[in-house]
Amino acid sequence: MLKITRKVEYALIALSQMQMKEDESLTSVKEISQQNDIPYELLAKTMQLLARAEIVEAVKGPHGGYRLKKDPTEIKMTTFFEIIEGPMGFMDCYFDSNCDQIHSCSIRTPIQRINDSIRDMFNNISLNDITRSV
Amino acid sequence: MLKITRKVEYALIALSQMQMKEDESLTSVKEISQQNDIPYELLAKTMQLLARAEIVEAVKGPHGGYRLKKDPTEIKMTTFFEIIEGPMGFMDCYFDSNCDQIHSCSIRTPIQRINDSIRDMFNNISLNDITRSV
DNA sequence: ACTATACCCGACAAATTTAGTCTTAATTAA
DNA sequence: TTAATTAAGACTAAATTTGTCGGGTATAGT
Repeated sequence: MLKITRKVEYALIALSQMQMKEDESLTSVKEISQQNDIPYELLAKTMQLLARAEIVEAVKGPHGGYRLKKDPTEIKMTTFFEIIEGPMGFMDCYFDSNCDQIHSCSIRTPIQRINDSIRDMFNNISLNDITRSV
Repeated sequence: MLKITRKVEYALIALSQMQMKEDESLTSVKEISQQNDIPYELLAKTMQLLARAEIVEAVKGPHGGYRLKKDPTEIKMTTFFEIIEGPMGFMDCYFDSNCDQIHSCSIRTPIQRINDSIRDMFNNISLNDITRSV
């Protein structure tokens, strides 16, 4: 109920590794997957999500790979999670609610508060807080 | 990755409903499941978890049911979640770690910090904060 | 131009987790 | 004794997550 998924984990490891290298230098999926024993295909797809969201930039062809595009200190974890996994709500009715008991629901309001607290928390953690080397 | 499960949801609804009634009065699974359109069997099993953990007390036989046993203001949400779903960790290596990369893992420490923040947060929310009527 | 390397993308399959069902007790009020 | 209630475990179904596959596009090096 409150666990990081592999895709998020792999993405964090990848970005962490990329941040350790010089700016502008490229890192390939192969490299990261081998060094960390992560399934190549899954990591590849995850990196593609990050590329689409312009967190990283892809360079194709031999010696290609990914490099950081946005400053990790400027990326909120909420954003990051949602890039990889889609909308993040503690209960379904936070985003989409075709629950027909929504009005009579006795726990909706307090759950919303928790939801907000969690989002607040992750809004105040940057990607860099997790992936920086030191 | 961060969603309440049905069992937790059902348990909260049940407890919320029980708190609205007079102290000592009994509420049956049937009653709660019908009024909230919750699958009877699933709710029943969930109530059994709460009974084993002595959050509620069961009274068998006709006109039986459950009543609160512990003061909801004294129950931390962390405890509550773990009664229903077992150990709650943001990453598997928080509790049990047979990950053989645990030493070289670059994101372990910051993930642990997030883990702790989440637990702190839920340690500071009581069951009553969610289930109280007003 | 050819080839090898790397990213891109969607469909599929397998594994895991969550949700829900069924059956058979045990207890007890009436 | 019967009906209503909780207790418990095995089972199935659905949903989600994880991992795989096959075919594409771009490009550096030759």
